[in-house]
Amino acid sequence: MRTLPAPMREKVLAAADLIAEHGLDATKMEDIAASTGVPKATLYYYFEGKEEILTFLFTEILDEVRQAVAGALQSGGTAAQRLEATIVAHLRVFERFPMASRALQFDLGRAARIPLIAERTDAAFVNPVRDLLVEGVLDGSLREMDHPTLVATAILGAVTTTGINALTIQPRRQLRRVATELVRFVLAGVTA
Amino acid sequence: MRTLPAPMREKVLAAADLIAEHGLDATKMEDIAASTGVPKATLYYYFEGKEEILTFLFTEILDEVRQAVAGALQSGGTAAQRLEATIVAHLRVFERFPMASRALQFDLGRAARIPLIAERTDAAFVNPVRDLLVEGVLDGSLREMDHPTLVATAILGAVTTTGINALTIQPRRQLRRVATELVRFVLAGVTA
DNA sequence: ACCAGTGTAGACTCAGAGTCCAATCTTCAT
DNA sequence: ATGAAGATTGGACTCTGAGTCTACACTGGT
Repeated sequence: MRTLPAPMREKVLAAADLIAEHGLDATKMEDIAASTGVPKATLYYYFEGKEEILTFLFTEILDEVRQAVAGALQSGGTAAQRLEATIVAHLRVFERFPMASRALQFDLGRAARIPLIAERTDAAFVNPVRDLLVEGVLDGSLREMDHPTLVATAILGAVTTTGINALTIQPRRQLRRVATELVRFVLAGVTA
Repeated sequence: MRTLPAPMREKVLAAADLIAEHGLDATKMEDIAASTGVPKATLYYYFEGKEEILTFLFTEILDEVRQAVAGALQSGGTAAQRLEATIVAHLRVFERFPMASRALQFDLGRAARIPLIAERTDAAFVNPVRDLLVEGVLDGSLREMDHPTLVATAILGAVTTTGINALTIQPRRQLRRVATELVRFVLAGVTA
């Protein structure tokens, strides 16, 4: 993939809408060309193929997540409080990029097989949260866990599934309500 | 989709392995034909198209989930105890049908757009769990929640993401360990 | 002016989904 | 047994869409 000039980058990002609607495989290169205004030949000039366009979109959004999470991690307070901030930050990304998020969800399974994407997911969310869980044991705000990575994965699953459902598929719910309920679930579970 | 005779059903189920490996779109009808022993023309005689084969596989596995969950719900005890049984039952399905589960994960986003599948997912897991959460408030074993459906969705996300990761992608972990950690997370969260 | 990299049109190849149909086999009621 | 209805299949066919290729134009730097 060649480095995209800024205007091209913007245009290609708009392809997320199209892909979010039908998924990558049902989206024709010609459609992407038509809707973004970038000719097909030019798309192939910049990208190796269709899947690389998907990779580009996903790395962009995962970079947003990474930044948002990194910001939340520096927000001070106990590990528990930073975990809360992390979850809210993650949800905000869904809210800010609903179409790209839906696209991500649509081709999530495929994305998991693209090594670059799997790596970025870990870097953006799973690893920081795992570290935070470990840290929380030390500062006493979180309980001990046998497999922090597993729990971090579970949190990722809970946040993405709920977030995408609530915020992009049925976007009526307020971010705040979703966040509140979800944070309480992650922190305190469901036991009375 | 015509009703499949039993032997045909068995053969087509074997296609899950193929689809799990590369996803539906990268799997050729000819390959499905070759690997299952059912000729292409016959596949088109029974199914409208490739996606209907996916639908068939998913309804099969969701039916397993539905039965497993239904069984767990009848196991007696408090709502909290039955929730635990439900999660374990769900994980066992992943363990019993690893390939079909991976296929499901691969094309999960697409599956969510197939109305029949979305409906079955709700029927198999989300709705029963939501009801269980409500019930738990009544019997005092679970805390009150503003949006039980949202929490049920979060639990689904946590269980599927973790389950598929731990049991079918890196199948080294024992079901019991995964289940224990995950159940504790769902019930008690991560707070100290 | 010349060159290198950028950007584009449009024709082309090729794989694979889905269609069609004739031929054969099964089943089962009469 | 016989014929109708449906199941099953081989194999050729159509069509769509990904990706390739090439010629051409435009740009900025030297």
